[in-house]
Amino acid sequence: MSVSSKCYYAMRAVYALAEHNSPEPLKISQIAEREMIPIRFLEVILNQLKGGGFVRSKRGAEGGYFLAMPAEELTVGAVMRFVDGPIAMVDCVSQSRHKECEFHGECHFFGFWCRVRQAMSDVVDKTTFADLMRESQERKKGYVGDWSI
Amino acid sequence: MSVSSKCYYAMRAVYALAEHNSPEPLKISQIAEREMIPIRFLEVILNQLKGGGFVRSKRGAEGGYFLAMPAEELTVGAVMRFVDGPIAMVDCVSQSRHKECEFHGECHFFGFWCRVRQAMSDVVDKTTFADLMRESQERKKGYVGDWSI
DNA sequence: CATTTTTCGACTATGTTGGTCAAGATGAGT
DNA sequence: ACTCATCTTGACCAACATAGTCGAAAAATG
Repeated sequence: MSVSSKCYYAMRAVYALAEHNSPEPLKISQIAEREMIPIRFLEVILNQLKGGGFVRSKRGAEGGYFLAMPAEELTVGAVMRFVDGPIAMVDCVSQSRHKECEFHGECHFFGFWCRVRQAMSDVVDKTTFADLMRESQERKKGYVGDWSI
Repeated sequence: MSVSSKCYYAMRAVYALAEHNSPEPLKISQIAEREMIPIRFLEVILNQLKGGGFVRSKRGAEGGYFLAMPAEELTVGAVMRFVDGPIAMVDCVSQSRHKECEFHGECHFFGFWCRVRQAMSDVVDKTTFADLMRESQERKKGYVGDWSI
């Protein structure tokens, strides 16, 4: 059930770009250092994210990466889905890769899988990178969010 | 993010045993046929489930498997965790395999991961196999559960 | 004893993960 | 025009996980 390293690296890279938020691009090497990501692997990942339209790049000296859209409009779920594939645990309840299983309509677990999918989607598709940044700010100020039980 | 075939097979096998609910055991071959599971693979899976205390077995002619506990007391999450490991997407928020990450207390994603974990746990750890059976009954009678949107 | 059924460990083929590496293209400054 | 920093691209690789299969043994029933 776990998220791949690659996906978590991608999320952290996007977070770093969201936090940077400046007209000058952020270099791969800087992202790698800040977020503790193997630099050679990060090259691959950022290139993939670029292909997905999540980030833009500038080549050459003084080049680097920017976020391709405002952090308020980019959900964590979008990045996760792009890198790791569907969020759903089984294809029959996935929106992005829907495929009926062999128990057409007779499946004992269909309702269960739907509820799991909905619960996950309710979190990942409603959390933007701007939300994460705000959370981090509040945590620094000593505020404890409502997720803590 | 998906569940392994093995895990889904295990869940279906347990469901079949829960549904059988009789003093006579259910044979591997019968479970395999009903739930469309490769029989040789199912042998391995049931043996593993037995090791986890989920099912009991009787050997020899007229042997087979029973559920080791009432279906009302067995949650789907327990089986999933046993077969596929922690439900949580990252170890730092997993109860069963907790391990701090390298960003001790400075992690931008900690709150996020917690919310995801809680959302998933709220479904899988609160759904028992008895619940699934009841759902299936109601679906047969044309009743549409509250999971359907 | 013969048959049915579980039990157990070894085996294997294929795919995924988590990277690394080398060479090239591009752009900014001198 | 040259140089240097930086992104770009595709190939490559080792280790591990997945999804099973197989054969032989042990136990219970009749």
